[in-house]
Amino acid sequence: MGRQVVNRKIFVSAKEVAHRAGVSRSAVSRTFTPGASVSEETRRRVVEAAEALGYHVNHLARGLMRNESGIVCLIVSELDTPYRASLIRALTRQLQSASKVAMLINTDRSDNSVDQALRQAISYRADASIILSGMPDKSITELCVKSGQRLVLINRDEQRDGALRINLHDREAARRAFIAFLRAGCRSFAFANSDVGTPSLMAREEGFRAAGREHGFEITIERYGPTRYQSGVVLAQRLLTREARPDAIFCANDLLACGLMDTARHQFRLTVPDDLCIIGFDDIEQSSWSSYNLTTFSQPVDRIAEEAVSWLAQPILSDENSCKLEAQLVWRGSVRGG
Amino acid sequence: MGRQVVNRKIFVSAKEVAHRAGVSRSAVSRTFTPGASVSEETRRRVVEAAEALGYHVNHLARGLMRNESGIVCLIVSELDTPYRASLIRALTRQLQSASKVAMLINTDRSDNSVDQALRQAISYRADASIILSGMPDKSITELCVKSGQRLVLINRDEQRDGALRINLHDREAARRAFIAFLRAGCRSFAFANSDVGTPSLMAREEGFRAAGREHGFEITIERYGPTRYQSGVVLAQRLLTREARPDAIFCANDLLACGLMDTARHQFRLTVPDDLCIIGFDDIEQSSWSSYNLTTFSQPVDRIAEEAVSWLAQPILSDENSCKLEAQLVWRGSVRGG
DNA sequence: GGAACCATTGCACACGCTTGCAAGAGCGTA
DNA sequence: TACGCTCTTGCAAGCGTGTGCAATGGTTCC
Repeated sequence: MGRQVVNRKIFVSAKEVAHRAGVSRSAVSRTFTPGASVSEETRRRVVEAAEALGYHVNHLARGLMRNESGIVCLIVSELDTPYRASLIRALTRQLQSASKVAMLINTDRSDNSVDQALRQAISYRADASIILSGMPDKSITELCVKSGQRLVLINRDEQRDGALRINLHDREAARRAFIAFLRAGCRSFAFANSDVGTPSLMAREEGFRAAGREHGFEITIERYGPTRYQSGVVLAQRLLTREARPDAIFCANDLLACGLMDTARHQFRLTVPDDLCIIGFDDIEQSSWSSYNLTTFSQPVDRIAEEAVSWLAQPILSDENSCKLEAQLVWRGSVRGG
Repeated sequence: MGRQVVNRKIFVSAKEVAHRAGVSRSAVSRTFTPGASVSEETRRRVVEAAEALGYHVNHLARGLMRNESGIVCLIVSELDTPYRASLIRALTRQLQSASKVAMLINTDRSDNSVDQALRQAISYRADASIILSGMPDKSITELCVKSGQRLVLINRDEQRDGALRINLHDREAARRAFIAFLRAGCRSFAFANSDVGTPSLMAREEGFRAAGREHGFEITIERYGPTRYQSGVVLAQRLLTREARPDAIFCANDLLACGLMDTARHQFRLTVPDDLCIIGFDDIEQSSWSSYNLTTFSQPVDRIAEEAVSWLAQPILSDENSCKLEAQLVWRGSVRGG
């Protein structure tokens, strides 16, 4: 009947375990500290007592002492996007293998929320932060680095002292996309981009345009909205109603490509790849679905996660903090003559 | 040239802020504790010093003192699945609005890893854990509850004392799916399920079969693999090669439905909805893409997240810890005569 | 002017843990 | 027996906070 305030948590502490096992608190602590000096007999008794009481080392207190929380913050917006989600999955896996734990911070809200997220990371004394979306203010990243917190930037191309930058060879990939179109016999090229202007997206655009120029072709460029399916729909409507309709479209992103392809087929009655060749980027799961069967570049998410986590794990910072990975071309059916 | 060990973190503490502001450490603490008694003048000086030094309250230490870490664990496997990803997105949003932070634990690995995840949650003295995948052992959930940690089970139908269970009216939804098929003129019904046997999936199967029985129809049931696209492909191959080919298939899941629909169209040359009506479940983003245009039931992810977080936030546990929400039927083009 | 009250502030303890240090135990050797 | 060595163990300090308690100073009221 009583209003019971449950706020009161009552976890069992090392003291209680020590009491039950008939040893000192230090012995308990050492039992759960790899490499510490404890006799086999003591360890046995401590483990038994801990088991019986349901004891778990308090990582908050341990982090306070060791000055190492084991927490790594993942800072991301729109995390339900297929590519983002699979990257998060790979990262959490790798982090857990390295005995770290991921703290997920959603920056969907406002623009400065990446800064807020980093402050959060500092408050929890995270060992590191991995930024998948947006770009924080320079002052705050400097504070992170100065405080000894590691920083990883994935597909953010900006320079930040002391941070690890992981990027893809976007320009080279774009060049290969162009060559693929050319070999397929295409003669009118377009690039479908979002208007968010992320460096990696712009690099793809630039690389594609440059490759076109080298071969004497002018590339039609259209930009609209966020990098989502619905933007692809709009981009298709803009590109496919032009007087000189492109027969090859490189999309900044698979989501754009899906929206564009659906619209090309269902609204404009075009056949892919006969009337129109399409290449995307990311190799999200949907690209392999038979409705799309999209030729695209795969992001090596496992490699990215591996690079990030192994950099975090090493005790010594190397001088070179930039890592460029290759995006592999996945041949499917949206380009003629794969 | 020196091997510089960077392990050493050097965050600024309240003591330093106090020194710079010329006040006691308590004053600093009170400045950052809502509702504490500090004069306007002191607060101003403290805030200024904190700003200058880049001070952030140590949430580890605060959590230790307050016995409330602010951490909520999300325990999930296969988080790159569209439905899971959008649920996680909604949850992180809501948690952040409630000044909590999400710790993401990936349980892809082994079977007992949900138990491991909960131990992790206990170690970090999480205020609560939200379980989206799998089911932990009873002993460990009891330990959580006994320790005063909140527990939320989403779409896990098992009873656990002290935990909040959030579920959908799966059986009722399945019944409505059957009625929709019946009204569309279908006469041969099938249910396409995965073989993982999650209670909510089984409830859909059971509800669909029961509705069929009531109307004098026997339902064909096929189960295969995980709840993913590729399983839908296999299920289509099994169901559509039967002598009595179904003209209505209710899929346990949108991913299954997408795989099944693609296969029905591209491999069996069937037209949806003329030859075959399909209904899915979850309303993932892809279902609204024009290639699928799938009639399905929407999971109210925002409502789910809201329910979960508001239950965590309230200081007093109510007696009734079960919450059933309705899945809304989203009419699209995969059933005749919507 | 004195009493009563209030807001503010500093002191010191507590939270649960790790770890340096010194002491104790056990043992082999001279 | 005395000595030196190794392994184990307890003590106590300290990590960065929050907060009860008492002291201080200022204001109001009689």
